[in-house]
Amino acid sequence: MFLVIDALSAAAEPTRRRILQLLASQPRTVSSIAAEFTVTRSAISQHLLLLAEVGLVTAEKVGRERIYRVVPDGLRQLQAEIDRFWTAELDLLVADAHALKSQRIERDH
Amino acid sequence: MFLVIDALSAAAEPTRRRILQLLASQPRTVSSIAAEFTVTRSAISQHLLLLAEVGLVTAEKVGRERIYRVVPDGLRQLQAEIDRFWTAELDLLVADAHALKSQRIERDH
DNA sequence: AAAACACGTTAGGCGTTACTAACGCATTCC
DNA sequence: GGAATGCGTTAGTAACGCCTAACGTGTTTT
Repeated sequence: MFLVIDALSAAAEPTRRRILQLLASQPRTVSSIAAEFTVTRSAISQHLLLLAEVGLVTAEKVGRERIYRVVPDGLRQLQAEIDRFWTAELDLLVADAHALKSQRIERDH
Repeated sequence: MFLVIDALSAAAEPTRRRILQLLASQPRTVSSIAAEFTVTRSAISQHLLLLAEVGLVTAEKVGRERIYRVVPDGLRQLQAEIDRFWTAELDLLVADAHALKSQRIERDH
């Protein structure tokens, strides 16, 4: 059904980002999550299935509901991927941007 | 040509991630970047155009070449988006994962 | 017990994406 | 100057992603 992709690509999608944030504060059912969005339950369900595929969430079947929760270990892997991407060089460039901004502010005063 | 998307979605794509990392260490031409990948110049060019669209890189025309470089301010925005996504709750869950891991290690010794 | 209802998933469609092939244009070489 | 080469972009295409509609299944209600 899904092509397995990496955690970062999976988590980057705007809707899935919000889903992860919601689930971070507390486990939820599909419908409960869908209530926070304009798209259908179905769409949310599929996002959750994808997130499960890459190990960022798991579902616990309770009656006819599925309680989805984030998997801490999956999050760790996601964080690791982000860290691997965000190299020291990128960090330096951001620092430069900050410096330039400060300079601009000082000049404008 | 491109639908404008957010910096995080743009940067998350695996090829574009690597492109950004390459450009972080030094500005480069399209061909120079393409040499590091298996896909064609054309594909790389399009990734660069997309990255430019969301303000993560810019091109400087020099002769028949385009020298692409990262835009520090764009990177700052990307970092801000990542930070906005990575809420305190997610951080806590990761910390839990670490704690569990330590426990497991101790138990296994 | 079965009808109505509610939950999550699967099937199918449409727009987008990521790619190669073909192109236009600038530069170099003869 | 013109042919050949090399650069980046545009044109076109197959595959993918995200969505709604239809479905299967479990649960409540009467």
